Amino acid sequence: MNTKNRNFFNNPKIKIKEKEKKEEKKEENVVERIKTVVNDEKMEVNAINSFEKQGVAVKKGKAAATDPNKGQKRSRKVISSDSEAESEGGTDVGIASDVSANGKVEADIKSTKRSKSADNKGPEYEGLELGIGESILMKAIAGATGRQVSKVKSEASSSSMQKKVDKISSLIVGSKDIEARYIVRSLEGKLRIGLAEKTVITGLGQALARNSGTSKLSSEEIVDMIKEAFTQVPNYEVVIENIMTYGIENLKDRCKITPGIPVRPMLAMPIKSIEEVKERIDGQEATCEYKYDGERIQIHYIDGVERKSFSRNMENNTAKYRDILGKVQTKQPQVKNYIIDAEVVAYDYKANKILPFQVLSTRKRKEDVQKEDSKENEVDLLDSKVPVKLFAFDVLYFDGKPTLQTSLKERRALLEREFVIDDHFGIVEYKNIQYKNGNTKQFFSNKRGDADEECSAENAENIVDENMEIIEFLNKSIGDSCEGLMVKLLGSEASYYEPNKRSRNWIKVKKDYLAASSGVNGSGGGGIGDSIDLVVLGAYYGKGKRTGFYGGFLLGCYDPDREEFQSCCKLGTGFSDADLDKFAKELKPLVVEKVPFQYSYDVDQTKPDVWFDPKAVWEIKAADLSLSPIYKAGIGLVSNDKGISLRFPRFIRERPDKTPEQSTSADQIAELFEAQ
DNA sequence: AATGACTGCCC
DNA sequence: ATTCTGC
DNA sequence: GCAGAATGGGCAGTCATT
Repeated sequence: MNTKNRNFFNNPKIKIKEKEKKEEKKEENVVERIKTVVNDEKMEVNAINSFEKQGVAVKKGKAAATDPNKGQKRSRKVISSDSEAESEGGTDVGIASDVSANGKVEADIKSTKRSKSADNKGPEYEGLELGIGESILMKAIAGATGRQVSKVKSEASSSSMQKKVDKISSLIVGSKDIEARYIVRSLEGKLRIGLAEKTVITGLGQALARNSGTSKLSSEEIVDMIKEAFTQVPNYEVVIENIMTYGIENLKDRCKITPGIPVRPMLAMPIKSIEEVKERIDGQEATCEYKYDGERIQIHYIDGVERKSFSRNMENNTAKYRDILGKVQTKQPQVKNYIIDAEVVAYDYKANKILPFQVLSTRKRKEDVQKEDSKENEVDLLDSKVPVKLFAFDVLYFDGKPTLQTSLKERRALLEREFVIDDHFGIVEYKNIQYKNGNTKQFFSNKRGDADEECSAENAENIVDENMEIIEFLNKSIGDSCEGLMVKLLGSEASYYEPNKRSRNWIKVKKDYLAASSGVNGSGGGGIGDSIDLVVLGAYYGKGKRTGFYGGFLLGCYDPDREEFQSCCKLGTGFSDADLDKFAKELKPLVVEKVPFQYSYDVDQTKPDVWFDPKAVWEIKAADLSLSPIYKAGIGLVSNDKGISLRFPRFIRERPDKTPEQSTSADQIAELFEAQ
């Protein structure tokens, strides 16, 4: 952990200077490089092979040649290394030699991990993982530089772990100064050059625009076409192949939404106040849907034969949910294909209750090893493991036809009309609304007897707060174990399902986004509507654009009974650049050599790079509290051996008015947890 | 067989 | 996940 | 407003070590 950061504070603070130089050159390089890449048809090999001077390499994250899809989301590029500037401690490795066999090295690394699964099938949308993370990289770097950890074990390269380290070491050793940095970052999956997937697609489009001189289409049009194709078939190889084979003009017909291939899911934008809802949807017909606290799941039914599901990031998670996928039924049995978008939640079928996300996440992810008695196995999954329930909210494809370009109103109607609603499969709870004459007018919801009719004019006049409908529904959703609401337009083209294009056309309203003053208060219980105040116990050195600053902090609460500070969470977001700059300076005098004796924390998993005297108090906001295996806050109060931590903690502001002893107490944290 | 470090992927 | 920032 | 890059808790799975 110290290897990489030893230059902290000594670092001339360099940073994003690269970008200045990029400008024109960036586009140029992207285009040039991608041309090469396309021609080579071996992007992933190029990725590593071309860590040369002016290269833009398209690196396929952790998946290599055999899995075109997996790399998409992790696709990274490298830009001109001669504009390089930043320094980052130990990862700067300068050595020399050639880089020729890199592609093979990567393949080898992969096989050390996957040698078990004999049948290496083609490019399914399955994951192939390298299993290389920070730790392995550190070791490799250490090995390559000889700076540290010279574990000269005699039986060194016998284990698969050590093989990985060795491969990477040799990769790094066999690279030139600058190259090493990008090899490391590449394996990290982050190149940090202000240039990622979207830019690659744009570059790809521009490259093709230049190459296919015959086309009358403008560069922008071509880029748009490729973007469109890519959202529906998120796979570089397939898109490129189709362009090369059938021409850009036919791309639309060749690369279209297909059951079996995941679609980039439409995402939502967070808002900060209820008022923003009105700004977005003013006057238009809209709907509020429960936002369930589960896992996004895209369900595919393929040719009447196969069922698959994909996660939000298009990982194939069929094995994890095979049991519940089998429960999805269309009313018309002859329907052979569909794709629906849903949330899967852990569900207590006896109590008819939605269970917390933490329960869902304990579900097994891989297929049971039992082969026989598939039926019994299915029952087992539902009964003895973590039972789940589906809440559908959209349909992207049905019975041979895409439904992307129909209104949400139609898509929802299709869901309600064509799918069997039962214990295991439901439609999300919703309420349709419309702002009218300054007020929200309720149309109807899908809850029985709730209000299947429009508000009368008289009722509308009775609405004091124009956002009341939404606020009430928001509170209701939270009372029903949900995170909040999704607000979407119902009619018009603006309600089309646009995978990734106008990607944030949906609004998510979570209770904890809203300032405490907004009048949304927990009658339904749950959540920390307000924030809590914690003491800054320590800090971690920042990486990347936070090199030279603290990148994260260890926070804790005070337990007056035990007279100790108990770790509660790490904190790494919510700071402006100015904040970080300020804290780096302000907290420096508080640094102490040794851990203050009254600190309670997990030595292994939570130890900061520097410790502080307990002095600074910060206001933190979070979505939930969780029982933690590693944090100590309120330990013994709720559980004997587990403390309490925070879900999605973020910095709000300093509380110079509070002393550490006045921070939120362990008792209070336990209370908040119990109140959920 | 149990434990622990590490990784990837959910949120 | 949340948040901030340059464009 | 987008895209990118910082950063969070916590789980199962994998592999090494004991």
